[in-house]
Amino acid sequence: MILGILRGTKNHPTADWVYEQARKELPEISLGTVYRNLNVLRDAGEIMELNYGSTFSRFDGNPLNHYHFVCEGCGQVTDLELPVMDKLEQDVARITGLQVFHHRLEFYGLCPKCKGKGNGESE
Amino acid sequence: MILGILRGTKNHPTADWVYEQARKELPEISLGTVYRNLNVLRDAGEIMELNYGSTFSRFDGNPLNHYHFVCEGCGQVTDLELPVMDKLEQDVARITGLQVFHHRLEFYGLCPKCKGKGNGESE
DNA sequence: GTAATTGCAAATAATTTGCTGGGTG
DNA sequence: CACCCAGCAAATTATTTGCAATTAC
Repeated sequence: MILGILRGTKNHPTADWVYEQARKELPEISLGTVYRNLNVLRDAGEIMELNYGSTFSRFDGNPLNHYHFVCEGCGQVTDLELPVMDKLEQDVARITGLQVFHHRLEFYGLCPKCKGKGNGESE
Repeated sequence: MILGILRGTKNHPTADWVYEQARKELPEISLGTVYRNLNVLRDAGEIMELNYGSTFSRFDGNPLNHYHFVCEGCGQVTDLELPVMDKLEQDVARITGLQVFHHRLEFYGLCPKCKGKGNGESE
């Protein structure tokens, strides 16, 4: 069910948000259970855990690598349609000799809403 | 002094490590002070705060954008000599219409030490 | 003397864990 | 019956903060 919630949103919600959604279907679910299942799903490669500067994690129901834009005003995370540059991993491996498994690329700026105001607040 | 410690290492230390170093010069310094100064330096753009998956932050004495390699075994963060692709920011801005200030790119894999063992431990 | 900065300890916030009990095959 | 997973609450960890004392100018 938690996987369903994450797959069903294009947002990149926090554990708390997932918890609130889950409660709508299953009011007696506990936050600990949500965290436990998020970790299981992450370890199974079904979802991704994102931590971009904030004190808390966000979760992404799309396990395929893609790039993100993070609004520095409100913290919103949105997907970018940029092609994933897998060859960069080979470049790094070749140059450094390191074993590279994956990479992450994020852009930071202001979303339209926060651009309007002087400074954004929460979401 | 804290800035000096960070500038003087090519590692990407944790606040605790900075604290330990600072204590060598100034034994009565407190961890709170270290955190306070790290935040001041970060806000002033003198250092960067990195949080790559772990539960704690690392700090980088080099404020100029550059890319990192993160070892999934031991958590070590090392700098990469890849050229910084600033034009990606324009690409994103053009495609999405968003206001982009900066970007971050990290590669994940195993460092030579952790590649040797089955799985790495702490540092 | 006033303002900025510290040490210390308590507070906070997100996440994890131990334990007990219920549900399932 | 054996086991897995949930609920709940307490524990943990990194970081922040309030406050009184100290330092700097």
